[in-house]
Amino acid sequence: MSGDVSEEPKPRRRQARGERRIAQLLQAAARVFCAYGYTATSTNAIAREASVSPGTLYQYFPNKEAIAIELGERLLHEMREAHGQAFTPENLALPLPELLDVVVDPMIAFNCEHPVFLALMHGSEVPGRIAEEHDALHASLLASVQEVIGHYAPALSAAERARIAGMVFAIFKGGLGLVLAAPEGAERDATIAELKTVLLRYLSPLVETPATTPATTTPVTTTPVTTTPTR
Amino acid sequence: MSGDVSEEPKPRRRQARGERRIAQLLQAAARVFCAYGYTATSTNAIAREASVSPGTLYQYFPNKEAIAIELGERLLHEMREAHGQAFTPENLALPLPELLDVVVDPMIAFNCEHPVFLALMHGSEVPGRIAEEHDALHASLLASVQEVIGHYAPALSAAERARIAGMVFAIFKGGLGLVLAAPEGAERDATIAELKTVLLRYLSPLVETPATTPATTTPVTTTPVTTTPTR
DNA sequence: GAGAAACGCGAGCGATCACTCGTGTTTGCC
DNA sequence: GGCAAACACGAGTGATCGCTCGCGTTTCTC
Repeated sequence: MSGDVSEEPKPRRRQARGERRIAQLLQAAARVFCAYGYTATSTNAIAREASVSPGTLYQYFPNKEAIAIELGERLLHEMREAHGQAFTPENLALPLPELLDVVVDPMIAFNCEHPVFLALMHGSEVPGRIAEEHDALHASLLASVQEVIGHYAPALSAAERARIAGMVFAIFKGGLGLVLAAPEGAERDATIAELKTVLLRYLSPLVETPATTPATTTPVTTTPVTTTPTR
Repeated sequence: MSGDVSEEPKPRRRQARGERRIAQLLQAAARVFCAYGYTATSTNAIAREASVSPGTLYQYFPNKEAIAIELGERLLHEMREAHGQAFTPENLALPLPELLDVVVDPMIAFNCEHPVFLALMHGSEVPGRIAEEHDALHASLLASVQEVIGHYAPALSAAERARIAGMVFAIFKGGLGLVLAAPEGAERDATIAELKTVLLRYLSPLVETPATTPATTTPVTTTPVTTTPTR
C-alpha cells in the first residue's frame, strides 16, 4: 500500500478510437434500454446493437450497471449544462405563466431529445446506483421547486410547501409521459400547453398578488389551445 | 380430434386444497412482484415465499406469465366488483367536489390495499398479455372520464375532451404514486386531499355553472390541510 | 521498423433462470 | 380397505445471461 504516485487508480490511456467506441456503445445502450428496459436488456444485445463484440464492450465498461451509470451521468451533466437550474433569481421575478414556460419547456425538450432519461430514472427495476442518482436529482429539483413556491407564497408552512412541491413534480412527471406518448407536432404542443394549464390553475390560487404588480396575472385563460399554432 | 364431450379443454378437477394453494401462491407472488418487480422476480422465489416447491407452483400455473395474468385478472375483477364503474348516472348529477370524492376515494383505497396492482400495470417490463389488459383498462377508464367531462362541459370538442381526460388520468396516476409513497395516516390523507385540490382547480373552469345549482360550487378552499385530523 | 499498449474478437465459463419429471403422499369415491 | 386422481416434492435440464480469456490487429512512441 501507499505506493500510489498518481491520484488516479486507473490511469488507462484512451485513444481517439476508444472514445468513439464508448460514445457508440452508449448510444446503442440508450436505444436498447429505451426499447426493452434495463433488466430486460442483455449486454450482448447492446454489443450487437453497436456492431461490436461482447469482449469489446467489456473493455470499456466493467459491468452492465456501469453502462447505465455512465449513460445516466452524461445525461445528467448535459441536462445541467443545457439549461442550468432554470431557477435563476431573475426568473423568480417572473409572473407564474412565464415562469412555467421557462422551467417546463427546456425540461420537456430535454426529455423529448433523450427519452432514455425517463426510462432509466423512472423504472424501479434499475439497480442501486442509478436509483441513488435519481433520488439525488429528485431531491435537488424538489428543493428548487420548494424554494420557488416559498418565494411565491411565503405564508405556507414547510409541510404544505413540501406537499405542493411533490405534487407539482408528480404532475409534471405524469404530464411528461403524456407528452412523450403524443405524436410530435401539433398534438404534442397541445399536450404541453395543457400540462402548463394544469400547473397554472393549481398554483395560481397560491400567489397572493402582493399588489406590487398591478395587473400582470392573467385571469386563467380558458384553454386557448384549439387551432394548430406555429407549424 | 372431435372427441371432446365437455366444452372445457382442461376439465381438471380441483380440490379445496388446490384452491387454497392457488390463493397462497398468488398472495406470495403479489408480495414478491411488489418488492422486486415482475422481471426481477424468479418463479423459485415465488414458490419459496409461499413455502412451496417449484414443482407445486407449476402444477397450478403453466408459466411465470400466467401467474401475473391470473393475479391481474383477479385484481381487475375485485376492483370492478368493489366499486363498479363509480360513474353511475346519479353521480353525474353531483357537483364537482363530491364527484371527485366518489371517484377518487375508492380508487385510492383499492390501490392502497393492493399495491401490486400499480406495480403490474405500471411497469413497461411486463410481458404482452398484462400490457394488453392494462391498455384495455386504461381505455375503459379514459372513456368514462371523457364521458363525465362531456357531461360537465358539453361545449368542448372531442379532441379537447380526450386531451383533458388523458391529463386527468396522468395527474391521478402521478398523485397515486405520491399517496402510496406517503406514510399511512395524516400525511397520506393530506396528500389525497392535495390530489383532489389539483383536479378540482384544473376542472373547475370547465364547468359552465348552468345556474341549476345556485351556490353549490365551493369557491376553491385554500388548502384546509394543516393540523393533523382524525387520529 | 520495433516494441508496447490499446483495441477487437468470439468461443466459452459459471451462475441463474424458467420449467420438467419421476416418485412419493394425500384425498375423494366405491 | 382399495383404487385413481389430485397434490407435493426437489433434483435436474436446457437455455440464457453477465462476463472472461487468449489471441490476433491497429495505433502510438521512439
